[in-house]
Amino acid sequence: MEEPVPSPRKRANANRSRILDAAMRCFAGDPDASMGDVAKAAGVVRRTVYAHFPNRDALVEGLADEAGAALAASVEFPEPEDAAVALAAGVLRLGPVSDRYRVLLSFARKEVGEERISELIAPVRTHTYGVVERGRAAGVFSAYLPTVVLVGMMEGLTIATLEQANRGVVDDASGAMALGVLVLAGVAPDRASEVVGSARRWLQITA
Amino acid sequence: MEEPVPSPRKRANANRSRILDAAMRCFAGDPDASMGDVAKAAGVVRRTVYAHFPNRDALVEGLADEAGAALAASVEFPEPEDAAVALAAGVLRLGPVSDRYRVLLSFARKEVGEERISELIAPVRTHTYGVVERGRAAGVFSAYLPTVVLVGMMEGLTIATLEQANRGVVDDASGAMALGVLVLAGVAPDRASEVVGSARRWLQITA
DNA sequence: AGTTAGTTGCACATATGTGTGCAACTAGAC
DNA sequence: GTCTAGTTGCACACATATGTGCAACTAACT
Repeated sequence: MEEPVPSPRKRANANRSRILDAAMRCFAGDPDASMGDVAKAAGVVRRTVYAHFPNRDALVEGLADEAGAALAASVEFPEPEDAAVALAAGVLRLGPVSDRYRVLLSFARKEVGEERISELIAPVRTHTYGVVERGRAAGVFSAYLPTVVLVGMMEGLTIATLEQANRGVVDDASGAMALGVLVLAGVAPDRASEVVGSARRWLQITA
Repeated sequence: MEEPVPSPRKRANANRSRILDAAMRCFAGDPDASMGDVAKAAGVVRRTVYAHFPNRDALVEGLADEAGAALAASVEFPEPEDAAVALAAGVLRLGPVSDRYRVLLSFARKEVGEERISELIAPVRTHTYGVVERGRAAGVFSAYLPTVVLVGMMEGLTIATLEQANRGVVDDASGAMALGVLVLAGVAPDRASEVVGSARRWLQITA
């Protein structure tokens, strides 16, 4: 309910954002970068970081919140009827945001708990799970593996591809991811490219 | 060329192994566990660890060496003719050893360099790459994605499944991995289970 | 001009990990 | 028995990160 307060605060809020941003970048390079590193990367003094976040955990928690919100938002979009197209569209939409917060997975065990991470990506996971189940019922996907396992594989495949992309091995990461996920779900490789095309069109229309 | 030296050394060598083993377990739980933690886990005093490994890096390097050797060994086995069966057999063989050293990936960026890790899994990677290419030439795999990307996805899929297995979500991790990898390569899901069966038989015969 | 929120720069206590040095101990080898 | 390699238990110096306290500074708002 904080009304738009004047402007000594403006810089303050801006700094908060810059710190979160810098923290993201730092932790991407080294999961346990120091508060000093983050401060430097944010163009701020260490003491200032503590003015915004009482301690390291709070900072990480801030990051996790951002990530959670973005991930949750990424699955709230009109769903194509065809489950295959829906799955592809989901992957295509998730690509960028997922890359931004891929880092969080790297300090899963420590900083944030394993279960907190699960909590964060839960929306995406359940959404994917639903689409896969739906596609199976409709006969467009195969049921050669339990859905949970399959979804887990999709996650792994996804982050692996994102890492490759960050290393410049692949250009169209989202497209590749979508193809891989579809084929893994049991869609025939030739059919998969068509589906990705449809998904692309769908996203362009709805966006 | 060290001849079988008496036995004050016996305990020494045994300890070295126990330390490496403990280090593996510790680092699995927390990528930057302290030397003290490792020592405790090995049932040894911290000072003794330093008697075997001059510093932390040396210890990690020892781990990396073990891992490298095991990984390299895992791809040296008679190759089935059918590329699909070969791919499945490779995954099945790799499963256990890969799980043992999956941890190394978790401190890729820091302790060991990114490129050192690449170096370690290079044998497996090139082997997989070769099998995939061979399968494509024979028409049993599809070429809907560049081979490098595909192999990268397979790696991601694999470790994701291993993590699920370690959390008890899936029982037959190796089998699931093999299925996933085959389907991802473009083998039809129904055909995939047969292939895995063949691979299992092959491994039983040759082993 | 004066108030005020935010920033800066420094100093400090605290904690934790690393690597080393040294003397005492143990149990086989000779 | 004595020698010897390996282990133990402590002590130390050193480095690095955390979180706090405080006084000085800045710039906008009243």
